[in-house]
Amino acid sequence: MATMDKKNVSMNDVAIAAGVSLKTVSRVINEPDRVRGSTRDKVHSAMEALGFRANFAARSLKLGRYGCIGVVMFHLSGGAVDMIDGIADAAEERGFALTMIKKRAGEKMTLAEAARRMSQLPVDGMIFNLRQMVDDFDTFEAPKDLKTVIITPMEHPTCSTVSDDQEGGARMACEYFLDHGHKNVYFVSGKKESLSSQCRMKGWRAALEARGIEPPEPLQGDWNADSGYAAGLVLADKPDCTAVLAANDCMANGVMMALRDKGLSVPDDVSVIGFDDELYKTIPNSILTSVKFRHRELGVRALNEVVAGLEAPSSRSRTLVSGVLVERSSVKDLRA
Amino acid sequence: MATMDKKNVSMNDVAIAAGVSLKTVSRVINEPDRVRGSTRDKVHSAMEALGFRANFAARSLKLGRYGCIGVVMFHLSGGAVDMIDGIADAAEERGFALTMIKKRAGEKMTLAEAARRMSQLPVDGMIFNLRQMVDDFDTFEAPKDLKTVIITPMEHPTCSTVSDDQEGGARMACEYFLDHGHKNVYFVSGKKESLSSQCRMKGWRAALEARGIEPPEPLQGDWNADSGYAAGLVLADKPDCTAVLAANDCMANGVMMALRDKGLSVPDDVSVIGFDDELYKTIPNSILTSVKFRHRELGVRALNEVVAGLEAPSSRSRTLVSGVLVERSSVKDLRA
DNA sequence: TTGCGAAATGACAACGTTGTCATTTCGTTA
DNA sequence: TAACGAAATGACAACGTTGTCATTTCGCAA
Repeated sequence: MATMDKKNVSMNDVAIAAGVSLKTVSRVINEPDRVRGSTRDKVHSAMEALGFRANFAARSLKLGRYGCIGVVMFHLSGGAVDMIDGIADAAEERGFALTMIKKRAGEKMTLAEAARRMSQLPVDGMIFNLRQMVDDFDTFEAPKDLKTVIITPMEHPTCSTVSDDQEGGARMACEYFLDHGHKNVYFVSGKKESLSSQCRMKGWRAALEARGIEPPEPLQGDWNADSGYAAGLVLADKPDCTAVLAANDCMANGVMMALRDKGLSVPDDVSVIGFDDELYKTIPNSILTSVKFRHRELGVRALNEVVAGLEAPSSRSRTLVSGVLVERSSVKDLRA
Repeated sequence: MATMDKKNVSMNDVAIAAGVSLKTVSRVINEPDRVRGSTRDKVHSAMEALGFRANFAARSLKLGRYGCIGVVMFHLSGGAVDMIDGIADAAEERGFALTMIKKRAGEKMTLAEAARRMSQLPVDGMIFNLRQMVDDFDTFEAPKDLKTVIITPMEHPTCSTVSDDQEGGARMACEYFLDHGHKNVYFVSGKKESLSSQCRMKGWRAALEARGIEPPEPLQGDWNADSGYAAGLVLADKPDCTAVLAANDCMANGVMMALRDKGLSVPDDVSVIGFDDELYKTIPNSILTSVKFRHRELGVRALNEVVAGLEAPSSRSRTLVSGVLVERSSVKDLRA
């Protein structure tokens, strides 16, 4: 209404305008049932007229909590979107907002450094999204008053962790090959430093060894299709190669294209499985069977773990979110 | 050291431990040059010993600002990652953290509702990432004390906006076709409600009409490869179709696959351009020419605009970030 | 009308910082 | 050594809320 706005409208201003005490205004906001209807209305109109909005800082100072969860992205990749989505939705549902910081390109951020920065910000707990190894992983101790959950496939001595079951997913894919009569499985890896790639490789190895099969030398890729194509050209020349597990869908597609260019057919000559189940977005009528992880669920679990730990910060748990094998037709059944 | 930790260590505790006044501790943190070296050391050791960390709420309350920028994601898609990355890096560089909230699936969030929620949070300014139309877009007025920047291709009456130049990108691609001797350009759109798709279509139309060409009926897609494939099957039967502009790379790939399956070659029979330049990640030796937008830059600009507006919240600007045509070999030169 | 318990409201302190201004201490010069 | 200005430090209020406890007002029964 009036154009002359005080910089900030405080509860006191509202109280004066409504002709009540400051504390009554506070009650209208926090325990409206304890205020008479007529008083409540007066206060509400005053708030409306003055454009009052509660001051976050003062409120948090008094309450000793913020209602915010910190998120540290050590790594921000495509799959991260679904995870953030899950974190944000779960946070919203439980009445929390998110405060986010990010490792900058080139910067070498340790867990301790991340914790230090976060503890300067308005957060009650925090989530680290960690996809690569950091120097102080094993020695890191979270601040005692800040529940910390790490999203990582590695186990941590003191902090709760949440992870996709990448190893289990790879094992599942591998066993799927073997159960369909394949005698061996080749593997195309992602970037060396990626924990996802390492875990997927580990699961692949484990599955083969569990059946007494000597794992062949894995082929080094870099997540992109071209590296998969290069691997495919090599694999096409191996007569014993009937099954290829690629650490993601893009490389799996590269492998398939190379095989095709070498005159081999998928799945008639070689079977292929990928990871992440995203090829169908880019390739029409995609036939690629793929291991899909529920990134959204991962985010939800991480947030819930933080919130659950708000009262018992020293508790510690380990959560694994299993993957799903999305079956299409890129694997041939060699039995019978 | 000692296991008995008080819940929170305050400046006062540090002051007592160091044998100085509370204000001196404050000075050690905020204006260390005004404190004698020996005193500074005493205080630092005391802080270290007690594990002191400044209280965000008290500090913000006194200072009247938070050092945080709010980000509202009305939409969280793949391209959003790079944008968030840009926002986060720019924020970090300028000493701000990010506070994020998200529209939940199914929820119908208006700008007013987003602003209301944000103004309860610790933010000095905010960024809305808006990729679809909302009901109150034209009537929305940002809180006077909270600089608001909207990332959207639409112009807003009172708020600053930042956007990719989607229309310009589409025009650029179209003109590229025409400059290479093509007489007409077909268009495959994304989802109807997407502003990106609408803008790209608008640019395509404008470019054709500017040269006196009647735009053919656009084909409706849904961003995924299968819809592009369907469009490609239709286009393969049109004898006058030598050039296809698809609203993203996935659909462009679908179109190319359909053309191939119909016995046509790209680019010999039909030329194709896509958007977002991401096909090379999935397809080995990709030949697709594509319009790439600099999402990261978009985020950086948006954040800078907010920070710049912190002192003059009523200022208003419109920023367009141009796209880039990444040339490969999917367009044939028909001249000569 | 009076008296009573319950409901509604208010006064005041406290949360942990920083700004203002007064006071003490220091290093120099006379 | 005394006196001085500058540097260092401290006392106290203030930021805008909420918790505690005291006070006022209400509705109802006697």
